[in-house]
Amino acid sequence: MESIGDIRRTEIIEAFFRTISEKGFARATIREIADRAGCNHGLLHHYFEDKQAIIHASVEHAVNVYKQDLLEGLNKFESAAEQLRFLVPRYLDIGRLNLEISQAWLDLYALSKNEASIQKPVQACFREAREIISGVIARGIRDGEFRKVNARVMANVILASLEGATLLWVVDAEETPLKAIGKQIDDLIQTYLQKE
Amino acid sequence: MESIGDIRRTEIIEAFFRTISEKGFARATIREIADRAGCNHGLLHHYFEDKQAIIHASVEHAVNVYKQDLLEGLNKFESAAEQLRFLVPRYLDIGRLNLEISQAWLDLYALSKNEASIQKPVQACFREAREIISGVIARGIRDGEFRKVNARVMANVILASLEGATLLWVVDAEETPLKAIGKQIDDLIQTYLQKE
Amino acid sequence: MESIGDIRRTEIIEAFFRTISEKGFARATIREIADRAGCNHGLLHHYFEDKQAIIHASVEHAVNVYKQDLLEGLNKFESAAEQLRFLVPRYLDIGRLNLEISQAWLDLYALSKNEASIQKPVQACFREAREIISGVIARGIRDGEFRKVNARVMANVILASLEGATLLWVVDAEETPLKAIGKQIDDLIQTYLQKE
Amino acid sequence: MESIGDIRRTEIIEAFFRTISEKGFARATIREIADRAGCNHGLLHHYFEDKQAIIHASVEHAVNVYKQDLLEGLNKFESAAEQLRFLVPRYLDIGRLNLEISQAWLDLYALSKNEASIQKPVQACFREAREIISGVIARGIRDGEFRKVNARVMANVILASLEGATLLWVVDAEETPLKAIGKQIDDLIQTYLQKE
DNA sequence: AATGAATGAGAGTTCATTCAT
DNA sequence: GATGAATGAACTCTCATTCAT
Repeated sequence: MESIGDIRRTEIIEAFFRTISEKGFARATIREIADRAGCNHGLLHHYFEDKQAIIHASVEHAVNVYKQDLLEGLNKFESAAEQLRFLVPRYLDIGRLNLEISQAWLDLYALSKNEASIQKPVQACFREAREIISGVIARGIRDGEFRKVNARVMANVILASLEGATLLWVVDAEETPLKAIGKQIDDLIQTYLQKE
Repeated sequence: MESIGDIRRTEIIEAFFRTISEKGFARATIREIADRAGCNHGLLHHYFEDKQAIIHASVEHAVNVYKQDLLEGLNKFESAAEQLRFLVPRYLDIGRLNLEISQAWLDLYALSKNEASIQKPVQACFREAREIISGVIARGIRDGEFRKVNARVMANVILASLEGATLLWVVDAEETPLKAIGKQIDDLIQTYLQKE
Repeated sequence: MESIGDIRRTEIIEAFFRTISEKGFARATIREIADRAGCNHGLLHHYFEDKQAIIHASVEHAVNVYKQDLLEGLNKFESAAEQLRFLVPRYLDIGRLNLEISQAWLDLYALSKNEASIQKPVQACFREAREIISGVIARGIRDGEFRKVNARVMANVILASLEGATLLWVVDAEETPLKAIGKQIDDLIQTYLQKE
Repeated sequence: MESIGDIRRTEIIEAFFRTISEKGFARATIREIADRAGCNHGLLHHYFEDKQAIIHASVEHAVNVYKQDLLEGLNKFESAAEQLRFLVPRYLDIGRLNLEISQAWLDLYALSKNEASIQKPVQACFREAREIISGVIARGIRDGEFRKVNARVMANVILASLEGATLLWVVDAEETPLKAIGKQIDDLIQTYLQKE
């Protein structure tokens, strides 16, 4: 059972993402966000201490929404190879189908360098993603599915290619055939890891 | 021959990059930039129409400085494989050694979604990078060095992995072993392209 | 018999004094007062028309509590000299022992210049004090205890020295030896009035 | 030679006093002050870091303007008795003739309890006044003009009566015959100190 | 060319007040 | 009676921009 407070908080967070996605972080003012959330700007300060708190809550929310999906999906597969094969297109799909969030994340990445309060959850998010991926790879190596590689470094490479592809696509969707890129990344990795 | 105006303009552009790298785009005020450029803030409006113009000129400047280096390097190598082998670490090195610019670029990527005046040069920059890389791959295929792949898609994958690695590194340098990642990307690509 | 409404009103008034004493008038918000009164902020508007009304009621309340004590004390003494001798330390003691109220009064004095609704009760309070003191002096003169002075002016001087001493003490308690000052004021006045 | 900056700063400080005297501290907004200073509100932030800085500078300014006059006057007299006789009406006159500042001071006294940045200069102001007065008294005692009293305590009493008289007068000018009160205070003190 | 005084739009934030529950 | 969600006015402060000097 959700209280009206929880509902409002979620509305505000969603409005925040919609705003930075549509207008950019710099123009995501308290009043803009309130308009999109369909409420008075004063109400945002009723539910959140200040703007920082909205940002912070939003990042945490996004981390959960964005990445939780991956873990659930992974559990459906047995072998490490299959898990990786699932992971790559799914990772890109989440962004592609959730345009708002993908564009917003880019703003958050940029902000994280200079705002400690954002940096922490963003780094935590990447750390988690690295751990998921390197966990899959390590298991693949242990089970003899994959060739021996540095799982941590390889996870970074995979994460980089996925985040990089999303970045290219956010900056220039027309020139970035995201699906084909996803397939190519998948093929590249599978081929490499399974090479004897 | 550079006029004093050109010198001032260059100083301002460099000061702009230093500022967004050190303080973030949001805190890159006209006054901050002027301080770093060692001149009065009013003078910035003398040399540039408005703040947008400074940003625009800076992006164009950075595209030239940042990417031109790659082309020069590539010309030193004959084979496509060698060119690619040069490109990967060099691309990452430019960012790593020029921390300021790497961090600044991330801000510009984020801004580009919502600022048409930034979007154009940023997209042009990626287009150029893609063309350079896909050109190398296409030549490798034509010369029989590489297996047959879609050069355009493959170029996107390489560019994505390089930009993605830089992104990860900007967000969390400690957890991102950039050199090892570069080597792994290189190995991955070479292995894949040269596989029969 | 006090209704629950009267009890609440008194609680609110006391909470108001505690608040302006602890945080200053500027920070005495409706919510702060409500917190201290142990009730919801909305309830304050149920019992009082608006914030002005709380202030107004509080001033009137304080006038009664603060000054009534003096009259009761005075009645215990016969001669004017004894009454004055009682009055001086007692006046200072009330403030000293009731730090909260003394600090709050200072805020109210300051406000009274610009808020007619506060000015009236504050002026009434001073008028009453002047009348009590000048009454004592006038009786002392009539009874031959005191030398002939302008009772009204003398009352003002006594009131001024007492209020002034409290003011100094509120502003800087460490540098203001209130007890010694009280004794000196007493000695000064007694010596003067009884001089032949 | 005063720069335009110094002139503006002085104008702003004077406008600040006029504002809190006319409207009270609570309504002394940056815009109100700017209006009275005949300039744009943004300019106040050009000359002062923030509102606190305006308050701070104003208090320091007032201390100098208000009290310096006393020291100059004192030097014209030889004997301690004459100095005291000069001091009392002069102290009250400064306030009376400079209505704005007197009313403003009351606000500052009230604020000082809760604002450390105001408390310090206000306490310093009182400390200085106490030292001036106790210095005069101590000299009078040493020179055999005055009876032996605790100069520090006596100075507090005199200061209290003067500040208290001003307080009464600010709160209710009609009921406070400031001149007569001043004479009475003078007579009281002279009589007491010179009594053998 | 260079300065810095001056402007005004707009940001985040606070808070008294209202009102449905 | 009691709560807390909701509103809107007004506050301090920031900043790009203009302009007289």
